[in-house]
Amino acid sequence: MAGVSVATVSYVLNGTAPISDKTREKVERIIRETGYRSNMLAKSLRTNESRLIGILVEDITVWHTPQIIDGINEIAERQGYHTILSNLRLMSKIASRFEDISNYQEDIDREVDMLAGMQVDGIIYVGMHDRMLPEMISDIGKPVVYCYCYPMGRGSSVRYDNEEVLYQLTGLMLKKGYRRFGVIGGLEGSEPAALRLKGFQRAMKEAGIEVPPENVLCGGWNYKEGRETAGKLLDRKDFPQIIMAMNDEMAVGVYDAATELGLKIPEDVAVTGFDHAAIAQHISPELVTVERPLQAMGYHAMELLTEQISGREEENQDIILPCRIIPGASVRADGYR
Amino acid sequence: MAGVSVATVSYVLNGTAPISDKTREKVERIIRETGYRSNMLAKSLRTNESRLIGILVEDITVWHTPQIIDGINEIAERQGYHTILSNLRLMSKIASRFEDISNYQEDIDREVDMLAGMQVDGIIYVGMHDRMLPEMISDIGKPVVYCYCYPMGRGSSVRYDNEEVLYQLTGLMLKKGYRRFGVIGGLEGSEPAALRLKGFQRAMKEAGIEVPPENVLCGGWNYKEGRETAGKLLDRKDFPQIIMAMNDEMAVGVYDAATELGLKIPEDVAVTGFDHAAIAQHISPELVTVERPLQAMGYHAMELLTEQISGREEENQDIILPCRIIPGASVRADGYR
DNA sequence: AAGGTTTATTTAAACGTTTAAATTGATAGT
DNA sequence: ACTATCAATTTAAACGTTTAAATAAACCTT
Repeated sequence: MAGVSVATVSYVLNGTAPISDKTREKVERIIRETGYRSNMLAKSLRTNESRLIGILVEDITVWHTPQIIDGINEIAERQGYHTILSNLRLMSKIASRFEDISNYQEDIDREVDMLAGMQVDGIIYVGMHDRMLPEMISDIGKPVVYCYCYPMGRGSSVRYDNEEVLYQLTGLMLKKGYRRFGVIGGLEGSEPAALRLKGFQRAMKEAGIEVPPENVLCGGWNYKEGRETAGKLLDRKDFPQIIMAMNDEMAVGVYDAATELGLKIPEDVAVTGFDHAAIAQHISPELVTVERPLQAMGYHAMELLTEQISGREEENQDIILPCRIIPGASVRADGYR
Repeated sequence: MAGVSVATVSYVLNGTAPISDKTREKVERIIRETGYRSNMLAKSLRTNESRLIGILVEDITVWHTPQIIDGINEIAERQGYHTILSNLRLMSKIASRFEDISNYQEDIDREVDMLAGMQVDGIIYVGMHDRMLPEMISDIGKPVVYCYCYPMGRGSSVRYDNEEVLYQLTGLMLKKGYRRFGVIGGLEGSEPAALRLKGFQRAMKEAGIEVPPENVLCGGWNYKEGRETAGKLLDRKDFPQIIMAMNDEMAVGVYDAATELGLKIPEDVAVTGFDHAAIAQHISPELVTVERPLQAMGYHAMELLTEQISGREEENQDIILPCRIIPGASVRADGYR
């Protein structure tokens, strides 16, 4: 249309060769008038680089997933990458939290095949729980970064530090003078549950305080069990001065159990949570809890990935990010006693 | 490698021509051994059909967005499409809810360009609020379906029925015997707020009940204003028998305002909400609220889109889905008085 | 005006796939 | 043995782009 060769148009488009002003203008006018758009598919056919990265999520409806995706997107945008999303939708497929994910190898293969077919430059896998995954992503010759989970074999990972933050939080509570602790842990067998408990126990051990085993119970991560468990902890004469629930949903259960027993928070019993979840946003008093670096996990995952794509970074790295403690009034400001 | 032409391999792969068993086996063996994957980019270069649809979301961190995406994904998976996600990240860019989105025309153009460049077969645009959008997506010759918002010009949309469900909910409350209503509306100028109010007013009018204007206030969609507004409504001698909050966050504010004034829910004052949000999941008594058909909006958006892609459906359709009322104990079961 | 240099443009091959058309090979019917 | 038919395979063009190499055009030098 402009009376020039396709090569000339390509050079105008990319500025990869000197072009006379006359020609450039002519070509640019035609481009505007016709609304021409370059076909990225054809482009990456030659270059074998798509500037596309695949995000493979176990389930997009799980609260942390969109936050992480958002973080990935921010860096991707900045670095000129685009993302293609594959959603395994495991929440609606999986029977139990502990069902072996290998049962979904086929689904994963299908999605990975398609991402590889799209010539993605790399893949970020976002888990629904933080746990170790068996080798499920077949080698497509491109780097893979795991986020909110970590691989048994090849691949990097980005997670947050469950143990450390609970160690800190517990330390803070000890400093406030609390001595008789109750813990409502997560689901038996869940890794973050174990790590958080470990952080707690480490702080207690260092403080030289023995925690009676009947004060450390499991709450199954949910409101109902959290409430029941809190009931058990509080319905004794020597009930804990503070209950550390390992997530906010259970902490809400603790609030309700306390209210039921006529106990005031934080005067009679203090409470802490974990997650900084919507569910506990407006309970009163404000819950002391832990904010996870979800967006930041996305940043780091994407940065790690691009560094591996460009070969600047080695393949097997694990990044563990710190969490932030959110203050609140569910613990006495002036300290205990 | 198999000693056959590329055409033969293509025919084996797609089963589009008769192939001898010997050849097929040979080719399939090589495919297995080498881990060959077909390049979808090269494929769609000829066919000009990518079986890719673009999801352009205003902000993925807004609660309804992942739900809608999940719905889209379910249908996409079933129909053999894949989705490429573009996240405008407007929440972190936009100054106020009512800022003119035209300020972000450039961002949208960039994303649409890239989606078009990826040869998507269609686009689903997911809004962050339900509202009318000016013509922002330049014509790429592919169908566009709007979800959780609707276009001024060309394009279909999928939304839910704010007015109807509030008409129904109000009717239900009238049937229970409630007469003195208080309303905590959404933000002034927000369309869903206006529609919900309209449904309420219609039901009241049909029942022949006058609602004093001082009983219909705005709460800004948030907890704080909801609580303050509830305080104003309740701190009168002839306070409403029931307060209908136009979302759950404000409803939680109503709970707290009532508690503060020593009023019991539902004995002294009943409460309803809207959204079925996490924030109100474990308040007591259980909140009567409205569940929005978020997943279903995704289903319909995707179905509408594929029908338009295949030309079976005309371009400008608007689908309005019904909501579901969630029962609860924040309203007297036996009816009022 | 011839030659040399620089600048601008075109040519042609390549990327990995599909598909209409052409070719080859085998089988069957005369 | 020849032709017709059918099945299996190959050839070659096409999709839209990039880029090394070739060519053309313009401008200097002498």
